[in-house]
Amino acid sequence: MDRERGVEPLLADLTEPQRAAVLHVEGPLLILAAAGSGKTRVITRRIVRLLGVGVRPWQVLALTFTNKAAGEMRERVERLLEEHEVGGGVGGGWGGERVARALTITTFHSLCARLLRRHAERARIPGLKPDYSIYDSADQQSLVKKVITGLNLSTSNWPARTVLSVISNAKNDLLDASGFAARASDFRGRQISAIYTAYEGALHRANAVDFDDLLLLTARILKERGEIRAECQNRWRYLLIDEYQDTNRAQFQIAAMLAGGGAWNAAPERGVSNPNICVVGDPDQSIYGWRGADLSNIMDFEQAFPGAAVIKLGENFRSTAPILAVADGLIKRNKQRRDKPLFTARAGGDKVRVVLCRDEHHEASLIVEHFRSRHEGAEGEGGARLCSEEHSRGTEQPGRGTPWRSMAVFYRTNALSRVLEDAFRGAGVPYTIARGTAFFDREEIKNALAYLKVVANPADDVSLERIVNTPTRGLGNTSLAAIQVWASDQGEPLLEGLRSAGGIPGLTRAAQGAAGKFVEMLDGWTGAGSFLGSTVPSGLAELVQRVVEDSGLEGHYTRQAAKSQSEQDAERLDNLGELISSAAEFEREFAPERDPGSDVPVEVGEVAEGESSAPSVQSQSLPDTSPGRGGGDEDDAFGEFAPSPMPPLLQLLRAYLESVALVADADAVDPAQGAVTLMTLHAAKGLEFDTVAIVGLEEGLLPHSRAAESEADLEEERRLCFVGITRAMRSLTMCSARYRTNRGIAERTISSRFLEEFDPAQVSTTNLADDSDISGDRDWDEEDGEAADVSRAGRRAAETAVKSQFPPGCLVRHPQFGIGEVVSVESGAAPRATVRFKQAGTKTLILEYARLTRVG
DNA sequence: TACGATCCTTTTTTT
DNA sequence: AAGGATCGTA
Repeated sequence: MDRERGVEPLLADLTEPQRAAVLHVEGPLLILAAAGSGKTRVITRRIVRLLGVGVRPWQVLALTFTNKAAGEMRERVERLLEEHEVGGGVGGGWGGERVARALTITTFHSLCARLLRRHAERARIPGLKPDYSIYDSADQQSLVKKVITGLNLSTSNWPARTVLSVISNAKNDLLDASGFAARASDFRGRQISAIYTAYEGALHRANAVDFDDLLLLTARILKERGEIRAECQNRWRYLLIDEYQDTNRAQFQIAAMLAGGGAWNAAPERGVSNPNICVVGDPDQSIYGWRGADLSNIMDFEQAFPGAAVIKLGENFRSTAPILAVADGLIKRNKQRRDKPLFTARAGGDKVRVVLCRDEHHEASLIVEHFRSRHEGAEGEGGARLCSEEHSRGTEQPGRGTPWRSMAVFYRTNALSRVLEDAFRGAGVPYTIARGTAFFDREEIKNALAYLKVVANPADDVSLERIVNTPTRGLGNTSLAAIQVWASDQGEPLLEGLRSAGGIPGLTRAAQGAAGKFVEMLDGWTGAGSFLGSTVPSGLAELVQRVVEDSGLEGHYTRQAAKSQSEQDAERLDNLGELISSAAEFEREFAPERDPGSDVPVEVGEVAEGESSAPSVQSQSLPDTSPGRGGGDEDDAFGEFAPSPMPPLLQLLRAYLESVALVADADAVDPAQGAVTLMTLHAAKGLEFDTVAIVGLEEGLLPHSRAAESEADLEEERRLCFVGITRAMRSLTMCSARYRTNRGIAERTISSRFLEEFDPAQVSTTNLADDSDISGDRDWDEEDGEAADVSRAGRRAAETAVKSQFPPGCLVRHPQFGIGEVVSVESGAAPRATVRFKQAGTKTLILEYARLTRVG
């Protein structure tokens, strides 16, 4: 077993089930990995082991949900390769970095984006050319609004958000517009179906796709185009999917078809009998049901892939016993669950702290102080160093005190970050907010990017509309409307209308001139679409700089800053500068060979069936040699393998825009920085911190009020809480505030039912919410004490009772406002009524505290 | 046509 | 509290 010589270090420190997972090579495998069970360690080692037995790096496809997870996986594989020189010949000569780069480790969405670019033309999907734009949710929203008004519907009856979420769910379920139409039976369904159809039409005309299309269209191509499917199956022989519990139907289809097996098709003509698909997940950490994640993917994996091996990783290596016990006690309350106790061999550790505080400011300052004392080493020292690869990397300060970067605060909604931020800033404690998208969401950045999107895709009407008069250049709504009418009559994109502005009736001289100048500016950047000529920027950063300057954005914000003297406007200029830097950095690091859609290297047809092929591997080219080579597929019916030749600048620009479109919030978590991380519970998945605080354990917040309707939603909230808890290694604090300011109104809260579900023996509760400290209108909250003490069941019963007590239209008396008529009643954690008072006007009151009496 | 003031509604998580 | 929409004025 010569080639297995290198496997020893890979198995060191592993438990039996972990070893079994690392050693699995052929056939479907399901790894049920409980929180903190060393999942990442197992899958990275398994990848290295595969390479050790002769699998070529480009035959490995690993799919994650965030770029950060993908980057980390690649980095850890690389480190393992370098440390162990596993498999001798395979790692040797190439260096870990080169091998790691040849692996395809990416997100579902990035993979799909690349496959679509590559195959769009071949697959002849209507409205999809390789220079397509990816619309973010703001783009989607403005497009769907336009569509709704275009159908003579009102956006108040058909809110864009709601409609889009229905469409999104449909797409995640692989229902395109016609599929949806076939199912729509009631009025609402038919209307939405009409909007869906029109929205799709608008996307096609703009040569654009939304996030869900990336998956839907890829699934469609793989299903309908056998030759494309075969090509992918030939290239990627070993498929690995992380966080499998969060995959939706579309992702399942894609995975099954890439693997070449599974129940994706009754008669898979190219089906592989024993597909090498390895999925890793934990049903208890499924927190994306609301965006289509389908738990049955993981629950029924063995049915979908008969003969699948199942390995359970149950032992927790991350958290202390009390933290684990609290997590276990909580998750046990879920009924839709296969019981699977969490356990650790380790004993000891501090109790979990539950703190009841007065309000969000109190809460924030308590956390800051707690973190500070841990940072200074005053508490929590002396515990055994926990075994975790991420944190044993040697960067930990020796001796005492938890570094800032090992601490984090989690919250249910982004809105809660503000107060925390102020508190950390005020106390001089370094912090970062994990919002990867924040930068690209700024107005000035979105404007600059919209110019770039129009450069990349001249049919992108949504982006063009955004910037055609930003900054103002004399093309107001009236002129634009005329051009738009012309364009849609001609079936041309808006930009064509601008080009032909001279011939459009009803346009003023000034508007025609402005349109002409705009088109001229754009053509200057693109060489009129040729990307050739002296006016065309030579690189991406230069293009971005030209856009920022020539478009007038820079001048516009400079003037604004000078005029208003405000900090904010000066910041906008800085941000535009930062955008140019980000483009420069992207340009420097851009590696077309990393494109998962790029060429398959030579010798596509053969795998190392257990036979060591190390010597020949070295002579093969990695996919980074030349992007256009045809490899062994001469007889490919479609001839040229690479997409039609594209100007390098355009290629770079597209890749840049794509990377910008696909950033996730979690991507912004950078533990290298010495700062406390603030993030949502959703973004926290997959991470771990020594010290964790979770804020807002209140009814309506966690569990969130929007999840109050169904038991399934409630269980997902519980899993979300579970995910937060299990991130903590040694110290966990959970806070519940008695009052919280919601949208400008301070409201009495009810502490979360989850607090009552923790194992009391493992928790130490501190009540700092001294009611007597709270002055305020006693008329309004006199009953607080009683209300807070009502048992959960009683509380919920009271809620429904109080709601039916005040049907709309009834007359009520309020101690302060007098007689009024109930307009509407809202349910939720804090039921409230809108009441039109005879004297005091219309008010919205929280029923629980308003002391309304019914008088008729 | 552009900008500002005012009124109104909003109410989660994210690739 | 904050963003969006609408309306009125320069």
